[in-house]
Amino acid sequence: MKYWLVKSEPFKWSWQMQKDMGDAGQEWDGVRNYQARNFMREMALGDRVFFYHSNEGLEVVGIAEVSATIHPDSTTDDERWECVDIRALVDMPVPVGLPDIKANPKLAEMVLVVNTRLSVQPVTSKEWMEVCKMGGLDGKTLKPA
DNA sequence: GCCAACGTTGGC
DNA sequence: GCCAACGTTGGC
Repeated sequence: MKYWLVKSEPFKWSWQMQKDMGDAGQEWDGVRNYQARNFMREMALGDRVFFYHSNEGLEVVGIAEVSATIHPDSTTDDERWECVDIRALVDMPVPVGLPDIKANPKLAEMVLVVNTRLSVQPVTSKEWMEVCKMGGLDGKTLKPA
């Protein structure tokens, strides 16, 4: 299983809206960046995804999983743009803020820190476990730790 | 609201 | 194929 992080501006698409979609999940559409799209092409069913609020909040607020692999983005006719579906799994008991992530030496190499403008990005398993721990979750079981 | 970083576009 | 101009993202 691989780990990822996706960003969304909460006033456009929030974690609450994502949760409201339930198990049906939701297309992660609107990505118009090749690097981000290429990462989505690598995603497999059941891969875990941090849901991060950008611009406002600046924190990891929950965990989702990939519920459909790569397919055309329904919001455009341009066949270059594809996306996956994700569905909400659990809230972060304690949202993990960007300042906390930056302050943690173990997370100094996170793409979130190193390449601020990439909206879909890989997360290493070590980073995954660490961020979950900071948020009060066991990174494997996703149960409160 | 500003601005740095970075990706894309288009002229040559 | 280079690079200047421009647009967008996202932290502050």
